[in-house]
Amino acid sequence: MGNIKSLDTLRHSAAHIMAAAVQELFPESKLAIGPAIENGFYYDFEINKTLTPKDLTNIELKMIEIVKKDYPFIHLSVPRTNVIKKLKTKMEKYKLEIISTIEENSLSMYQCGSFIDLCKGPHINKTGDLKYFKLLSVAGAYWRGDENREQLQRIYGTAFFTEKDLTTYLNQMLQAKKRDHRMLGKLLDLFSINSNIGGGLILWHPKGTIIKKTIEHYLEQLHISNSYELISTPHIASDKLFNISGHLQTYNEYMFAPMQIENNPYRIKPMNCPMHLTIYKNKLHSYRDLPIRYAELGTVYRFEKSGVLYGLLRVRGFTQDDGHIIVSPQDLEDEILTTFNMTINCLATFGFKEYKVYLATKPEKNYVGNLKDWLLAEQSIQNVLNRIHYPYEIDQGGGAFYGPKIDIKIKDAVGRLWQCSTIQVDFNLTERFDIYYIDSSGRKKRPFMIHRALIGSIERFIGILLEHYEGKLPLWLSPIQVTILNISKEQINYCKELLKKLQNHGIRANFNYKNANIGYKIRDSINQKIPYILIIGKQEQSKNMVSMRNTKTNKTFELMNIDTILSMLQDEINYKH
RNA sequence: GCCGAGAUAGCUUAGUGGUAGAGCACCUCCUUGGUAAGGAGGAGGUUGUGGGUUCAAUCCCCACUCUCGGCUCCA
Repeated sequence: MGNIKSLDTLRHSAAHIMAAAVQELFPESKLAIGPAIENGFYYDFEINKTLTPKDLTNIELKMIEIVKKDYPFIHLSVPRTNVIKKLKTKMEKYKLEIISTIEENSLSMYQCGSFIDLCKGPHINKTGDLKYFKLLSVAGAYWRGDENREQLQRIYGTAFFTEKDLTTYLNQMLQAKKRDHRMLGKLLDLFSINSNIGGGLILWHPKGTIIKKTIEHYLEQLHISNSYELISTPHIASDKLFNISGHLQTYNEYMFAPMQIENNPYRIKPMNCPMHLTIYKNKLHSYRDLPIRYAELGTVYRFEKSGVLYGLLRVRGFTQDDGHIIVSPQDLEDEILTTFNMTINCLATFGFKEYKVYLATKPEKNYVGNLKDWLLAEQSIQNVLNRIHYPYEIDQGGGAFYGPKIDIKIKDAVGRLWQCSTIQVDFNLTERFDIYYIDSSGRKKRPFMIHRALIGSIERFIGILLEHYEGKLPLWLSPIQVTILNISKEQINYCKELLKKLQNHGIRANFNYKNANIGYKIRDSINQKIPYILIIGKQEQSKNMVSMRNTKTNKTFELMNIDTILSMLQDEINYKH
């Protein structure tokens, strides 16, 4: 093969070839940028006509022509003035803008056929080296990612070195659809969104509610056993509260419009923290009482832009597993460690064992709090991360304006990262609410506040769980844990007794007595992603036994005692993941 | 919010300027069966909402709502 080029190079060249094709088909089009990205490439264009899927096919055909001509990619060094002159005649305003940010007098260009593009390279040797590619979609994109600038048309595509890699990738895309939580939500009858209620507002159906309540119950128990006190706060509050917290000033665009109640403006809460601090302030606290840990499954509403709503993963109303810890400066580090361990433990329970940890530090400007506190908090977090020997990345300047934070991103079954957990120090709200405790010398002292969420939003987390498990949730989370199937109607009464027995032992079971053959009912149960199937026929009934099939492993336990099965199930439920 | 696409039965969808068809699910009947779809029949639709054009609109036009692919943003 001689000169082996990287996949990025191949894809970047594919973007050039696509641009060449687009300029041939649409001579008036203006070029913006066309990089290689994680799974392919794109190029942004300004074109008078809106591109359709048919145009995409035509562009692809034109690309094949260019590939067949096997033009070499020629590197050129062109004097700056010549380039500008040329771009001006073609009115390539985006390219001209790019050049204005480049200092050099001689610019690097690449030519293939008659198409020349400003580019640092590198490229494949000739267009014929691009063999396996596909254009995927057209989308809108802002020039320079700035929503105040021109909106361009972006064409996405992908390219690979071998046909096998390309088909594998396209297959993966198809497979990804099988774990789409929106599809699974419909298929498994978990939740829906209704236009009469509004976008981003989730209706939880009975089966979805079981999942949600099971998670909530687990979280409440987890918090209680970790010395948290559960609290409960209203869904709306007077603007006075959000004036004190500063949300009306800093978070306004995400808050729903106010409603007037007896001429006073009220808001739906976008966050729980102000209410938690109001509870803290309700009495004096001694240094002996710290740390004080409040937790609430708090439902908040945020006015997300309509275009960003996405199934359960981006909604307008959601329940946070929200917690706020008031802690003295000297206990901060230990408390962060405790919180970190609790979070990891919680995520592991749901089957997430791999994460990436980020420490986000003080922003360059527009931050609140004094430098000494920032340093102490950042140092405490860093000490914790060093103490647990977990690798982490530093997100320099990525902290919130009110304090540094640890973000934990979990890795799902197909390697995607999701941010759920966050542990944040907050210097802002303690000031704004004038939060203090009485120290050992009887004086008021400002504590630190930790804001933390283990799974973030329950709605979003369920979406992630569904995609992670492809809908096949662990037993403890499955809405229906066991389904009973009778082979013939002779067993109906026996099945009903079994159902009663399972339910009495806290197993979520149902009995599918539908008049259909056993193959049909098994298929139906598997499609419903029910973890266990009890199959009851003449044999089982006569021996007062059951046969149970595990739908994940497709293994069947033949003729078992129901009590043995019950204890098996209960063990697995208690083990959780 | 922006650019684009879309909305037809519970679900997945076909189709048409003269009020719509299929598969699955559902109901009834036959079948009483042994580990991923047994057979027959039936019912089910104001074609997302509101306007407009037209003799006539599910289809053409406009607005709205919701959804989807992205951008921007984010738990």
